[in-house]
Amino acid sequence: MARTSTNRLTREDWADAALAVIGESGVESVAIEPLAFVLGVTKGSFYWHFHTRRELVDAALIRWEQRATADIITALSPIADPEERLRTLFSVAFLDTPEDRIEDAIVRAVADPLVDAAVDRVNTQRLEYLVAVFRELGHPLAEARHRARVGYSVLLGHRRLQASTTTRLSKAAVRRFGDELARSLSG
Amino acid sequence: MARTSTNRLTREDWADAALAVIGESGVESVAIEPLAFVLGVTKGSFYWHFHTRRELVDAALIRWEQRATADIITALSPIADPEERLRTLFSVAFLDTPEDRIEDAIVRAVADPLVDAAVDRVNTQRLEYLVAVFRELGHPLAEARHRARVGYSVLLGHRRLQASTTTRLSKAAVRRFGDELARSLSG
DNA sequence: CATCTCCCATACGGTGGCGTATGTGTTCCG
DNA sequence: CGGAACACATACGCCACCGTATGGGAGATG
Repeated sequence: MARTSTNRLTREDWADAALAVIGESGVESVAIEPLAFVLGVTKGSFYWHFHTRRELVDAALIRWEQRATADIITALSPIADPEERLRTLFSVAFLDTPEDRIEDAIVRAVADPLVDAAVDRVNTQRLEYLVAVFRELGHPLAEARHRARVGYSVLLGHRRLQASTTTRLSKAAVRRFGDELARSLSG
Repeated sequence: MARTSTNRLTREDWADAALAVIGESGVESVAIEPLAFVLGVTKGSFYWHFHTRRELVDAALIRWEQRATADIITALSPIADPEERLRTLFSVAFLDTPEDRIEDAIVRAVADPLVDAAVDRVNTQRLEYLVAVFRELGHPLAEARHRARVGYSVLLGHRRLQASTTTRLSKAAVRRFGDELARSLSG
């Protein structure tokens, strides 16, 4: 979260700080001067490492994209049984983690073409992974695609509803909801 | 879309113009001076009808909130059979309409507390309506709540996936998707 | 016709952020 | 130990937009 080693900053320090701001206040709040103040430097530092503000946002997006796909998938790979893998995937994905705050903020910025492209790649990867799981469960391709789409759509919609206190479910209810969904989609 | 009658503007003219901008460029793009230029007037007009920019956004939100709930529900009330009502509801809701562009833009702005509250009210109303339909279909309350939540979550997630060209389904596929979902949720 | 109210124009000051230009200290390397 | 290369500071001009203050024209009203 702080600087890497010495009191000098790197390109990655700026990108991580930007990602933190995104999680707290959204992509549009990534402003160079306030960010420099937080990092204890001035704009002079920023424009040494980057050419423009866009470049910083892009760097942050690339960092997020990595965490949002490969990291999660590799974490699930040790689980052999596909049905159990699906259940643990859902039970993890449906709970609120600090990472979700960043993802929600990025999704809110899809009006930006580069953000949209990044979100698109993440969605595609996740859908493909889900399709593979349902194929492992013995479903034909068309059916697997359908179930993957339903499952992932529910996940996306669920997150939107969890974001507001009125429509939010309790932690236990979320767990039941995820398990129930995984079961009904497996059979 | 243009002014009401004469060449003088009303508060509602401004609100409608703001809503149009929201659908095209998002809530954050609602700026007074550009909007005045489009309407063929200057800021002087705006600050006669409103005190601040917030007041304009709020007025636009209220107008949207009305269209997003009551209007749709009253349009469905003539259909007697609950299962058929559910099917037509989904088949309509899953297709892309110009109204969706406005809704998507508003949802992207939930970081704003007042926007969040409005979206919240709309979501709650729609969920309650769905719960009532599933109760009509003979399901107990808990089960009706669960199915309503699944159905509405799928709808929200589906819209997100339809927003990007990569994950977008064809019009025919969307229709099949909606029908299939309505059937599997009814039984 | 005079006046009053309504609606808008014009002009201004202020804020927050971007990007540039250039000076300055610090570190590394021969 | 002297000079590059590096990482940052300082100071500047610029733009888009907000909100205010004040003046003016066109319609209703007596």
